[in-house]
Amino acid sequence: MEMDERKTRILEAIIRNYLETGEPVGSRTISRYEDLKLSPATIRNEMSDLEEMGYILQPHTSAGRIPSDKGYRFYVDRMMADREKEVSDMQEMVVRKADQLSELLKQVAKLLAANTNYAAAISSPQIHRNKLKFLQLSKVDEGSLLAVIVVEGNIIKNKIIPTSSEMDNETVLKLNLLLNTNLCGLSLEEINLGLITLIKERAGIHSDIVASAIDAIAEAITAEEDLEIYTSGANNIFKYPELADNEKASGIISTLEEKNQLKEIISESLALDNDNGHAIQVYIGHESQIESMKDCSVVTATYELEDGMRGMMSIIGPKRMDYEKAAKTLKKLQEQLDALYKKT
Amino acid sequence: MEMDERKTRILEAIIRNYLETGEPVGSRTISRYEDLKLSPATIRNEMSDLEEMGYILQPHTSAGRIPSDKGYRFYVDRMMADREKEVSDMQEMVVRKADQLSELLKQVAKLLAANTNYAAAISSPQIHRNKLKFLQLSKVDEGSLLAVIVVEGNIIKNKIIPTSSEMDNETVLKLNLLLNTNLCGLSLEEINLGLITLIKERAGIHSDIVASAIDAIAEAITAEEDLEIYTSGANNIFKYPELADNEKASGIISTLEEKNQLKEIISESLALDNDNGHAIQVYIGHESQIESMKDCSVVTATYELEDGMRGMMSIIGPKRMDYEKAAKTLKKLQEQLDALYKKT
DNA sequence: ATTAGCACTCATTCGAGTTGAGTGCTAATA
DNA sequence: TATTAGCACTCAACTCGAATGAGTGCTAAT
Repeated sequence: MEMDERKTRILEAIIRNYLETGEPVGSRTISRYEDLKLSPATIRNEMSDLEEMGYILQPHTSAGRIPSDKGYRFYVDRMMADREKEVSDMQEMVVRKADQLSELLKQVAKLLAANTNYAAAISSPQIHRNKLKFLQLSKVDEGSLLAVIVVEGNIIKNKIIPTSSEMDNETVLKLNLLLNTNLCGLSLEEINLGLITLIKERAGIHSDIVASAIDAIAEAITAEEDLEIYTSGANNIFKYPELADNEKASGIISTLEEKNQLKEIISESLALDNDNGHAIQVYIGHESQIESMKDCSVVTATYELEDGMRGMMSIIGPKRMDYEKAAKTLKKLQEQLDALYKKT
Repeated sequence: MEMDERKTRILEAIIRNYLETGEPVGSRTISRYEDLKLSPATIRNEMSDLEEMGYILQPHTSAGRIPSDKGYRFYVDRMMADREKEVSDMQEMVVRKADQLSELLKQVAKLLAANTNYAAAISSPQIHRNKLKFLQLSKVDEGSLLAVIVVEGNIIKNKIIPTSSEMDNETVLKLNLLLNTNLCGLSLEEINLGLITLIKERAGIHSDIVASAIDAIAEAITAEEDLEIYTSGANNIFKYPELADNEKASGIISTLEEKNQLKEIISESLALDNDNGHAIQVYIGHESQIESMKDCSVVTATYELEDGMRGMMSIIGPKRMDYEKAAKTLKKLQEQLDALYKKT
């Protein structure tokens, strides 16, 4: 069967209506739409077709129809393609620049949630191109050295390195010089085994410290593990009856709280984003691959702070969420974050 | 009216029973307890008294009785005073030492929640006595210095300080020496205005950098703002029907997610803890002063990592939670955390 | 002081009946 | 041939009353 103009309009009417009410919508309701002058019976025939094609479904006989995931997908794709939505009529959201990045992110999450009435999550930015910029070992007390590592983008990492033997200041100075001259400006790929062994040789009896320091550097540059995720507005899901029953709510809440699963979808979405600019992604139901999210939709967008520091923010709501508003809100904050750091 | 031995036993029986079942308990149920050989009628008379005294209440006529907050308080106080509970028969919980403190805390929160089936929260440790241990300025690039500050307990803070004029290495070295010799080993109180002006004088044209550095130190030592809270097992509250209805659940979830209110109770509890060793605190219903927690109880305990680093962990469950288990679980983890850092 | 007995209360459960929104099919219509 | 009116049918949701049973308070007997 083919999708024609009229079917499209009917499907869109069904979805629109369902987005508003959350109730299955019947043929009579649609026939009342002024612009398509059709009797309920005709609508019913079309609906029957649409159901067969998989765009809508009936919760049970003698109920109206609700959109299927495929139906939502159709709707969202059309809406997104429609035009580059202008983000003018939005309520003003002001992001204050905070001195702690984590504070800024928490603030953004809160704004997202408060403006949409859905749940929101935001990830800390991931560094993209990262080279070691600066390294410093300092003696903190008798048994330990402090390694401070600065990578491109002024990301700072600290690591305490225990020392077996007592060290004098001069040795520390020498090690600093050795490490800095050999490693500064290099990326992870460029610090290879040959280079490491060379440095260790030169360090003599202190090769173990060099090893620890290099470990710390590797950790700082990859920075895999410190993908932090901040959430807000989890309680908003209770506003949508179709998500508010205990089992579903429990699943969603725990997904938001134990962030591991979120990390996956975020990593994936970040990767995807490389291809197509800063587009907004929509995951409907099962598309997010997270079991507990099968009744939710997730709208995601990347943001970019300074060059190469890219993170993800997302809005999590029921499938019948206002996709347009979600997308607009994300875009708005994307712009704000952009402006915040680019201007300086 | 007076509380006598028999009333006490009946009250305890009522509460015990209610803790198990979550259902109002009637006179017949209690009369079946072997150890107090009384007919339902007698029990009823006593219950009537207990109700008048405010220890129990009836959800409605012709229902059994449930404990009031006062009743719970009575029970908890007796239980706590009973004896120093041994923590032997607990399931083993192993806390791995993690190199990131935040990882450790998340782990502990998870353990608390998983072992009790309640929600759990843990705060990052607050530094108690804190002196500056070590300070280091380093040139990161042309326009900025990196200040690394280590305070007692090896807490490390970083701060980028922008410099107006270009600086050579020697000046940085001098400033380092100046700051370290004058400030190391001092606490917040000891760094007074006199000292600061003295240092600024000696720094000459670089007094602005000294000012920034001292600001950073103050921030690091007080460290008020970075009281982080990690939660786990929020979804557990859905296991208790009396908390699982939308409104209540929503309130609790949002309290756990937006951590502000938790911070208050934690600060308070930390302060209280100064007086009476490492006792376990119980807040029943309204006692926690948090509106959304009025149907919950919160059991809290402090933990101590290294000297002076004290934080709070708490278990949040329904009023009819297994207080004994909660207390034991907290104690167990208290010991584990102790052992983890004291031993080294 | 305790208990047995009894009348009373009231939330909960169950099933039957009703309602109403919605469907699919068929035959009439444009 | 596409659309529509008409009609029988389905089924979730609601209402209502009866039955159930756990629990109470009171009174009189032990």
